[in-house]
Amino acid sequence: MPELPEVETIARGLAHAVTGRSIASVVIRLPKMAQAPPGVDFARALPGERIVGVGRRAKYVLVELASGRRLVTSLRMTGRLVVQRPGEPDFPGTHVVLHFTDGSRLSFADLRTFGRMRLVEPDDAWDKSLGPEPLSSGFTPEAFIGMLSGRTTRIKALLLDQQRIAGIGNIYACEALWKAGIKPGRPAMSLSKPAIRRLHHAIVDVLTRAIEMRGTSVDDYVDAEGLRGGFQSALAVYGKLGQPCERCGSPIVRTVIAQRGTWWCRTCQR
DNA sequence: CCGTTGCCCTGCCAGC
DNA sequence: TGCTGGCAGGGCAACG
Repeated sequence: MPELPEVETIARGLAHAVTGRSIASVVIRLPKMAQAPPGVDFARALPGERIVGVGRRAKYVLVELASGRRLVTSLRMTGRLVVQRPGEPDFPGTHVVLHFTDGSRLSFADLRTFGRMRLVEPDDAWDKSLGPEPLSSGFTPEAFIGMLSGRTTRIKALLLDQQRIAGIGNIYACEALWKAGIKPGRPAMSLSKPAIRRLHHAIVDVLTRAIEMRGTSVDDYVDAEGLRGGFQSALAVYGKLGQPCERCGSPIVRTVIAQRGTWWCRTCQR
């Protein structure tokens, strides 16, 4: 499911593929997929716009337009952004299509229709409720210690809270907690400072390595070029129920925290 | 403000 | 073989 490393990989691929193209027309087949702020007509606002770059914030793909506006896309679980050549048949489950002046197009497809695309004005603080990027200089061990202090919520739930840290999803929360040797159900405020520092390091390490390997493909995730990620071979706990922990040999267990499946080692995560 | 729960969706798969 | 129920999960609304 696209988390920070997958969205980063998708955005890099798209940047290569669509930067410089101009939008000729927009087709919206499922209106709820193309949300816009009130008063903005999504399909009518885009023709004439030129794409000047593609970036990422948290788990959102940002298509930057020459006017300063941007298309903010949340892929949720099954959303895909696919660049298609002229005449190529529609990708299955396509709900929004940006047609470019050169005949190619960018299709927003989503089997489960959870994804959303929004057109955002230059001055719109659309990401004001998102926490810091975990790979930015603002995410320091000290900042992380402050984030956890006094918080009774379980540490894994906090890692998934986008208002605290933006971009971590279920896979990398499980992996970072395993690497740091921390039990996912512990109240955030119960972690010692050395443990928080270990977790901080683990988050940065896991995300960085996952980006290097172009993300994790557990089910059907593929990047903008249709390629699978490589980090699934480096997973230590996610989805590995009953398999021996590679650190201590105990079987990996699965519990539920914050309505999410949680894989961890009862022996070496404390 | 804080923390938790439920809902949106469809494909897949275990179990009967 | 065919059905059913549970699971997958990001983001948002609602609630106490």
